[in-house]
Amino acid sequence: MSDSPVLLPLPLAGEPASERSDAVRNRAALLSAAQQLVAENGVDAVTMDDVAARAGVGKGTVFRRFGSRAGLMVAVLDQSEAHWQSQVISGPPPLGPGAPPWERLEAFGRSRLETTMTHADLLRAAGAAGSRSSPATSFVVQHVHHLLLELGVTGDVRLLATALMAPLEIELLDALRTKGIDVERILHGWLDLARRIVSGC
Amino acid sequence: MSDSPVLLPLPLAGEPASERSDAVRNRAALLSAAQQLVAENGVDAVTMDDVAARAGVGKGTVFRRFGSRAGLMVAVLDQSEAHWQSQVISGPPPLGPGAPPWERLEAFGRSRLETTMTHADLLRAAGAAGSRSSPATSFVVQHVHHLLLELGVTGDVRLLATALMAPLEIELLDALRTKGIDVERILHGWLDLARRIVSGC
DNA sequence: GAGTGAAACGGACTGTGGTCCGGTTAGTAC
DNA sequence: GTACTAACCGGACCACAGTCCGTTTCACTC
Repeated sequence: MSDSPVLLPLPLAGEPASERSDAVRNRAALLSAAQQLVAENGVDAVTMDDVAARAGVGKGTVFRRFGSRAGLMVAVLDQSEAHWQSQVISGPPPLGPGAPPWERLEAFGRSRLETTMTHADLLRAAGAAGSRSSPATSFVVQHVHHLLLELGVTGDVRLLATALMAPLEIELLDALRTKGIDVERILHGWLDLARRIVSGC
Repeated sequence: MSDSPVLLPLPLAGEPASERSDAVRNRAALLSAAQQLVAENGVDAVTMDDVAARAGVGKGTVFRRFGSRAGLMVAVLDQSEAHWQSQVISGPPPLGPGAPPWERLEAFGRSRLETTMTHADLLRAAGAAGSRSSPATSFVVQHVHHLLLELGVTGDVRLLATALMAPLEIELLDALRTKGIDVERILHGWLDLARRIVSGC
């Protein structure tokens, strides 16, 4: 787990800053504290009291900012995945732009699988909140949607994109790995699925 | 939620009864109590203390039998789905045997989607334990695997079956419905996915 | 720079999932 | 019927997520 500095939420110039300065400061302190504790002790050992204490704020503040433990983990996760997202958006091909869409899709699936395995603990702790409303998942579906369109896929492409990424969620990967299916086989299966979706129209 | 009598775990004749009689009695009492409480107050309002009290046993017994709250919910769920499974195995076509495999697959997807929505609360409470090791999910994948083979699908059919059912998991359905996508559209999307998998080889 | 209201703060408190271990009981052997 | 043991039972106990409300701080106005 990288211990990179907290990325502040880049206040859109022109809009009224909706958050008070102490609130902004505390959010950053909490996120940083959470990152440190996760890196030091592992996700499961991090309690909300720990995070509050490390950040030097009260427990209530943690919950006001992040809503729940899962919400805090989503925030940590988004920070961790920011670099990966930038690789997809503007990194070198085939993951980044420049390669033919099918190659990009292949690279994307492989890379997403790796990223998910890397952040497995965090994703499990983020739970449903992680799959649902996190910016991370929106980004993934959005990108696959885009690639499928480039590949000429027709129909309800948004749903197809969602369905294509569903088998790479951590819960399913855990279930498959428990049954002794290794990552290589999962990747091959995913590529086959992608091929069928793309060639089906 | 039906309040049907608890289905006992049918002790395989010949094998040594691995559970003591009081343990068997308590398991049935707990399962029955859990069913009642879920039916009366909804899943979220049921606590482990409630279940223990209603069954007339100590709290420790609940955890020894079911491991965790999620484990208990899985057990309740399996009871609820027993009837549905029997419909698939030996009910009338097209869900049951007798219809051509593609029609069975269509009916299966539709029925599975309905069942998942019906038991949504229970599935969420069962959580990862519900998706992972539950007999219910094994059954689903096993059946789809069988139908895909009948349809002449080649390749890693077990993984394809898993991937095909992944978009019908409750977490994903919740996410899609939150975005305003209705069940009808989800079903159409799923049928399209199934068609692509089947016609892809 | 004093006043003011809204927002944020903090930490004691509550509810619940999960654990632990001394006491009890079912099943078996004789 | 008695003795023995392994499994089971129960409920006090603990840890931690999440809530609540009196107190403090910020930002804005005059």
